[in-house]
Amino acid sequence: MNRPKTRGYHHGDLREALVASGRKLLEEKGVRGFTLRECARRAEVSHAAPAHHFASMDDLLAELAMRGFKELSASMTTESERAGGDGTAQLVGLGVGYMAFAAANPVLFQLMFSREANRLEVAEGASEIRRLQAAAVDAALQSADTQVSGEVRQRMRDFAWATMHGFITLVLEGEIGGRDSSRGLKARGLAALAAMAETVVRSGGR
Amino acid sequence: MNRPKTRGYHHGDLREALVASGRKLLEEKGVRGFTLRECARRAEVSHAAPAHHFASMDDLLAELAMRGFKELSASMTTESERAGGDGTAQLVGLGVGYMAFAAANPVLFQLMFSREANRLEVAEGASEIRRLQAAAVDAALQSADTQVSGEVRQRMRDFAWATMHGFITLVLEGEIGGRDSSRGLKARGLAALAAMAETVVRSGGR
DNA sequence: TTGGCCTCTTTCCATCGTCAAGATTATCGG
DNA sequence: CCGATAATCTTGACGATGGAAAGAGGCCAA
Repeated sequence: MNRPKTRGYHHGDLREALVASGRKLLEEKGVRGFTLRECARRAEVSHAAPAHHFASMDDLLAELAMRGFKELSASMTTESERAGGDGTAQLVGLGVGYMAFAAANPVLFQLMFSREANRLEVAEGASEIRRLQAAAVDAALQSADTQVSGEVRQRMRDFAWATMHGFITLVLEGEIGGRDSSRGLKARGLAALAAMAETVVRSGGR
Repeated sequence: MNRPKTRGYHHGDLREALVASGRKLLEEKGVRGFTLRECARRAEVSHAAPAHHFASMDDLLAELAMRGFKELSASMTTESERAGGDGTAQLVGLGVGYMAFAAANPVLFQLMFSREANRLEVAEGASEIRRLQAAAVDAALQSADTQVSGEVRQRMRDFAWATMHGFITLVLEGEIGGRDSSRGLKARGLAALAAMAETVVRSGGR
């Protein structure tokens, strides 16, 4: 696929190689064990080579976080469409995609939502998530014929995001379902999402 | 209170001094900017002195996390009692205490719930939180005369913790209420907690 | 007093991120 | 085709870090 036909002085696509090795390294060693030199080592270049593609280590981490947000969006969209059904089902699907990505990339997920990666580009990635989320909440409200004020609508967006974010975060930390099988955890996650969705669509009735 | 009457060779209470300077440093520089040598510098001892009190840097961080959990428990208990009222109000109060601690110690809070600090002692601190949380959910269910199965009860515990944890986490990251005043954020946090509590106490009625 | 033990310092090492300078290769106008 | 210019990568160095080793200073009980 790629062409390493000549293993010459130039790597060919070092930037992508660093992103790839960096991502693996991140999941293996955690944020604090992450090392620029080890990234370079795995890409088989000298320890100073990355500097020509990323001004600093934080720049590489920011790039990883940014790509993470794109993947997260994709995962949410995919699961939401796969869920089909009404707006409420799609809101739950969005949460499933959210949790699936986080479970598959726990360290990256933590990095994405940590102050360590507070670059502007990363924040833009996060706002895409917010957009998806808000639209799904609005659609769920509409499909349930629930009329709410703008303020309540915003609260329901906060609430829905908080529930799915908090659940998967606590699962990744082992605070929820520490010894449960992955199957049991999925069921509990779905239950939490269902309770969240139900609260959202009922938010007008009181 | 402490006795530095002689600034001699011995510090007197270096362990506590390291914990204190470490905690400040943590909030100032973040988890990745945290440095054992800087801790020692602030405690006015040599850079190798901490080794006699903490085997490694991770040990110091674990100690900070452990103490953080104790403070978190205290904050939750205080706010819960201050809330008074029925079980539901106390559950909301617990969440207020949770959020208040996290807002006052954002970096420490993040450390406590990160895989970086996955020591046994720290996990025990977290289980105390779980205990408080579970009891409050059960009390809220009881005070609302809501009868639920053990499974649903467990789900409501997960759900309640996830909501309050996710909300404050997203607030600390600026994902929720990025430009709002602290006052507006408090209102939104209370609204999220209220929605959570309402869902919990209604969990039997369907 | 004296010997042992705890505390802290000094010194050293491997590793890290980053910078500067040089070597190598690609690109492109002539 | 060729040579200059830019892009890419290497080498070497610097200061800072976490940790280990060894020694100096102070405390306390016998």
